[in-house]
Amino acid sequence: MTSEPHLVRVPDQVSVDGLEDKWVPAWEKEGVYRFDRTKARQQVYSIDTPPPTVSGSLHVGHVFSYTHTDTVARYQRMRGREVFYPIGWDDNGLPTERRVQNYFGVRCDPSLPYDPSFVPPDKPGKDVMACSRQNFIELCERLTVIDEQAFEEVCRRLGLSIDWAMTYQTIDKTARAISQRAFLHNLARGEAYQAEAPTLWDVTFRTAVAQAELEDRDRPAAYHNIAFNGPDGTKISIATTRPELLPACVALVAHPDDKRYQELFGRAALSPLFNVKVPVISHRLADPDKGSGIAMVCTFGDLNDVTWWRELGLDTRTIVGRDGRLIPEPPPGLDDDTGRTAYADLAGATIHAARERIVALLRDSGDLQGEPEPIVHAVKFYERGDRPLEIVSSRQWYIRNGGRDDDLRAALLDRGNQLEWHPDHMRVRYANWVNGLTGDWLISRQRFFGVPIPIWYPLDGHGQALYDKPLVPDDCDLPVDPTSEPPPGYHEDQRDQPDGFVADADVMDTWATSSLTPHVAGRWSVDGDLFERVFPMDLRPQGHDIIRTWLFSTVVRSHLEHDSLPWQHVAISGWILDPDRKKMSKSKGNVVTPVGLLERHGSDAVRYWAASGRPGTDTAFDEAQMKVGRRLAVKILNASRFVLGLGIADDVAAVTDALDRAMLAELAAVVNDATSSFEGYDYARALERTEKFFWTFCDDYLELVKVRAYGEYGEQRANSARGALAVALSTLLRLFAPFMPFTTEEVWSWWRPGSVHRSSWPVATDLYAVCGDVDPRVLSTAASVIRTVRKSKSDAKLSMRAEVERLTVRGSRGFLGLFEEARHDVQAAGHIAQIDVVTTSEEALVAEVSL
RNA sequence: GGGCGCAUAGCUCAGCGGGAGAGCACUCGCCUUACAAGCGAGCGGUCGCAGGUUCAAAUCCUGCUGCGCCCACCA
Repeated sequence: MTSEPHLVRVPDQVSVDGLEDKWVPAWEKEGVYRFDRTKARQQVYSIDTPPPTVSGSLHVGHVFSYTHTDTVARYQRMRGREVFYPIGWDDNGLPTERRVQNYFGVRCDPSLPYDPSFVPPDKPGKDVMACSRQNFIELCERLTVIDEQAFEEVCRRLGLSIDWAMTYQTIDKTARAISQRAFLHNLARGEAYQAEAPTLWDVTFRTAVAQAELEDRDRPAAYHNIAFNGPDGTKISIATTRPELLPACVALVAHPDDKRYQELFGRAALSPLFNVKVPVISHRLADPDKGSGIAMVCTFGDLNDVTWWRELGLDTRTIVGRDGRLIPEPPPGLDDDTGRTAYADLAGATIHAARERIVALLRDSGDLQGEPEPIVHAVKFYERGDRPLEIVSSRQWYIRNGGRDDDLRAALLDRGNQLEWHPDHMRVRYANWVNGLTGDWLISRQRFFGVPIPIWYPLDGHGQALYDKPLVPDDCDLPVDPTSEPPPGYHEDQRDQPDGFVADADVMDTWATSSLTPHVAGRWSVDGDLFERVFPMDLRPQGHDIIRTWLFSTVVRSHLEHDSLPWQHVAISGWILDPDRKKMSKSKGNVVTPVGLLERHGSDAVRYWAASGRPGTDTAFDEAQMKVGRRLAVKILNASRFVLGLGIADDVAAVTDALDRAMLAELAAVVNDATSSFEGYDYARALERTEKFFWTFCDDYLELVKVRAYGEYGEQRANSARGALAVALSTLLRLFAPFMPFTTEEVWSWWRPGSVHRSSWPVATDLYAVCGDVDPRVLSTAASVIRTVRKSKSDAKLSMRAEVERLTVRGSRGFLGLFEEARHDVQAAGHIAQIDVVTTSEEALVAEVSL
């Protein structure tokens, strides 16, 4: 292994400051991270990078997890894989919708036609201007381009080895076309369908939401005991936290084995205030221990009500409107005059107001038994909402995801098992979620901004929509906006006319597009040649909080479209925790901006902190750790300057000293360890091993060989050290390169051509070829002796340069043999006048120092 | 209620069948021709608790406690 001679240029002074400004543009100019699309699939390593939400700024969590991915990308690139590492911006969905509204003072009205000359208000003011969906999307693209540039700056400065020629936006034209095309494929295969059904509904956003977007929050509530009138004149006490739903009551249920209610099953009760006759029915889901053991079923108070309503075939008595208020007219079945009068008092009220009024009415009529008993219970919320979800019946689009189909569920569970999870235990979260699905994936949203559902419906002669005969666009017309374009075979003037057509006004859930990131990034159906070279991908990096959404939905789409996994590996990142061990909040994260950190500590230092967080493990935000990283970077620069300043011996055949060969043997073990760690996606372990070796290398080996490398014992022995140092430095720089791309590139540029990031990952066999068969304990033995010498000087409060009169080393023949190999180096490094060696029978080595 | 993870020095963490470790912090030294934003040395721990397996347990098993997260519970 003889290298070409190189001109070595080592600066007099070194610094980690300014390396980002030097290398970011240089990498761009040289195209170091450009993807070479002539490579075949087996040569490619492709990454399904999470597209960050473009809303405000990146936070520390991004820096953390994107660094993890980048170390893997850099490792794979050095291993010779052509790395496909694009990034996209997630600017599709509610966060952007709200930002565009506030920033420009506009709102989206899909019923408006596109106005190419639309200009938003000068200043967002009280007069909110309405605009078409296409105009809204254009404003979004205008606003997000600013943020996206800022994001790109941060990512570049952080040293992410992304190919910046391949960015995409989840709202851009290609992404919309791909999203609609995939949906139409689902529709054609029967995987997408529409259904009229009770749906979880957010009254603030006025949209349906999916199971995956729910979260439970504890809310104060109260049990109200309400007296229903039994068939024989007795009172039936019902406990409820939602007394305002009394007019929506359609039945009472109790458990079939509950002795208290046997006589009532099959008979009817009369609700108080409204005098509606409701059946008393038995059902296994009724819990005898809850409340009075008998529940009122309302349409709809919770998901249990939906189950009872469906399984028992109950009436529908909707009273909550989509705005969260009680609807103006009493529901069917509420025919009694007193009841209608009572209802009139509630019509139009919010849930909260209706509750107060109905409690007052019940109190007046004597049908409230006792006082409400306060409790705290979990209530379902939309994760972005701040009012409890209601359940309304509506027509929605669904994609099959196994929630209502055991075969599909089993197939998707199997997909989860085929995936290689890092760390492995994360796979159970996937299985838990899939096993707990209660319905198909609801993808339609009653919002304006997003990818439109590419569907129209014909209208009959009476203007009624024929929902079971949806009209689809021609594939070549995608993306379409059905609210501003007519379906094939129709003219725009037939819109909303009898015998004409009507658009499906809904948009798709943001996850319906995000579930296609491998397709969007790989330009599926647009650039089939590229897609074949990158799909299925190798890696999906992401957080554990979105396993049930992004990860699962991507698996679903890939399973349905390609009958395959979307990627082979998934690497789960942990969260950043505050010093007080809580998940770092956005507000706090924004105080500590990534740019500030990168400027203060240097990118490599911040990356060092990030890469110290093990895969899937929540990690404390710790600037002290960044200081350690900075120190390491400075040390790499200084040690490299020293080694290169000694003069490089590129003739590795000169490496003859046992101490030098022992050091390389230990380094070979580190290379093996780092490599297998990276193969298992444990970048943190690879870093830790490399770093540990490096400090020993500096503190012990460099100190031991310094004098010899200067040439004090002749050129031949100096060249042994210089050759070993050159090999070690080259190896160490490459081991560090995935973690500290700036520092290692800087040093590499002093003495090697090209970029370290396109050099090859070190292999142990190259090192073994140089060091041959040697006992690696030569180095550790010498190091332990020199440590004893240092301790003596330190205890005597002397300089490390102080002379040692005599060093006596006692030990077994074997240990002394190891020591003898490095005797002269120890003597020089310790400034030792005389070394005596005494053979003993003990299997140990003891050094005595006489100062 | 079900599941997953974590618990090792003051702090952040590594180790996961045979010696209890690193960095930070702290203490004491050292201008040593790569580095004083450095270097050397030191102090510091019943490895959460209780059992068990083993010649040997921080490490494997069982139970418990505490913390975090996921899911369920919503009358």
